[in-house]
Amino acid sequence: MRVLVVEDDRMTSQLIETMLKGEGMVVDSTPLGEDGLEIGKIYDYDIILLDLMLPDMDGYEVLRRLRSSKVETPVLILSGLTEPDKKIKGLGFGADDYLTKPFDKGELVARIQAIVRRSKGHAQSIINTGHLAVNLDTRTVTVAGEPLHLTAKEYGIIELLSLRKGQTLTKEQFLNHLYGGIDEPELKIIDVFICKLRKKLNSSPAGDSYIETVWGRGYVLRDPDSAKVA
Amino acid sequence: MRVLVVEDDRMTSQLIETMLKGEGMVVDSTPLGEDGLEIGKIYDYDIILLDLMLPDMDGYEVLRRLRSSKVETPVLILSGLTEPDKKIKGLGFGADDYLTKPFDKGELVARIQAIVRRSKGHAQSIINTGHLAVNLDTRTVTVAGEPLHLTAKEYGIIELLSLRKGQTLTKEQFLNHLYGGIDEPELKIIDVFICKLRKKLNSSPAGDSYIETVWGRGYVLRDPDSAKVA
DNA sequence: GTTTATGGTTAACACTCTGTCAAGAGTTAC
DNA sequence: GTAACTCTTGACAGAGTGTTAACCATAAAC
Repeated sequence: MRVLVVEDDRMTSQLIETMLKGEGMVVDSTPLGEDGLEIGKIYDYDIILLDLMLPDMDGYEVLRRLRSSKVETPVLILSGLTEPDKKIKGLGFGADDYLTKPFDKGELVARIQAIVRRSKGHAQSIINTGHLAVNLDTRTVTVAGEPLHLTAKEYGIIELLSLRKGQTLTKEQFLNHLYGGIDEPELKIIDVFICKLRKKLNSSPAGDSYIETVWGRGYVLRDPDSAKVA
Repeated sequence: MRVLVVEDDRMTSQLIETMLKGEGMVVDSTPLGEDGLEIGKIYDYDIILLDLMLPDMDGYEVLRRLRSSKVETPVLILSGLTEPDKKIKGLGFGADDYLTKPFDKGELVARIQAIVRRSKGHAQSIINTGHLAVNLDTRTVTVAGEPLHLTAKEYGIIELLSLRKGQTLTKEQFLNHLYGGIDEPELKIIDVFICKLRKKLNSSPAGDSYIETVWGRGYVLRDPDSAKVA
């Protein structure tokens, strides 16, 4: 998931960036409408978060120009304004949703995922990593098309890894996401599940686990073709 | 990364310490504003986490006195108070950010890193030095796009050098930032890590370590093109 | 040029973390 | 109730990391 944030208030954009990166999204940020417009045109973002009040350009203007440049990347408007007529105006200009500051992390993330999913159709709920495909809707996993039988916990691990692909997850993070905080088992259990997962992922002829060990920190699901963006 | 925590509630400070040490940071802690003020003046911390309610002194008072003593160490205010006017007051006194309890580990770490990064003059989370790129968020290092496998301590060294690019760092400074005051190893260890780092940085075809030796003083990471801004 | 101090490099060791297996407890399906 | 499956723990082997010591190279001082 790749996100462009066009927001001039550094604290806000920093906060958004932190929120979204914590969810495994890739976030680029710029305070200028002009830059946002340019970058948004060049790169294939999943979504653009757009502030209305920018120093150099009206947010609506950025949106209008994006759309007139045939950029169909979904746009989520961020604004401190609460008037409903502004809302309508924003959506009329081709925005996909509207969120007023200050916003809750959970809501922001949920809206983004919903927008992106809608914009790409149902297929987007499948996360591909090399030959590995994780279907978030059906909670099934395939390797090179071959379905894999995973237990609930095993799926939980690979789903989390897929959602945060490229991000190193500590064993504590796995525990937090797989267990409610109460009755948490030992950290060791994560090693065991990773071991089992790797074995199952590798059992397929085209299989390759892609799960890398980051010594002393945790595990990461790394995409074989990892293009870097600054 | 070296952090001073001024917090009187033992459970909170204990929790913060655990969180940050888990991220490889060196953490000192004191429950008293008076002590925090003194220690903060003497040692070169990357950041000070300051609670507002201290038994002997108001957190704002600590901050005010630090600033009047020309201590420019960034300060992150911790508070259970959620009122926005308090927020403004804290930032007005020269605090760099504000976090209300209870806080999430990821958020705390992210904020700390963002503040420290900005305080050292780096707007981006990736610090480029020639072909070398240090990503402070993911704690990864690349040379000409190629990822480099560094151990925790090796990364600590290159991170410190990157954050203080162009500035000569003594071996004592490395020890202070990479280890707590207790159980510090010999100074020689820094030479060893620099050696290992250089070897890894140079292993890449486009590699060049950029780590210069300042004889009798320490080491410095020098940018080949010092006028350019990323 | 010799001496002395400092830096560079390597090897060895202790230590920590990870990979794997197997056994047992707990669950679910029939 | 039984059998199959799943979850969890502990044990141990193996790999990766941190530190020291030793030795060599280099720069400064005389």
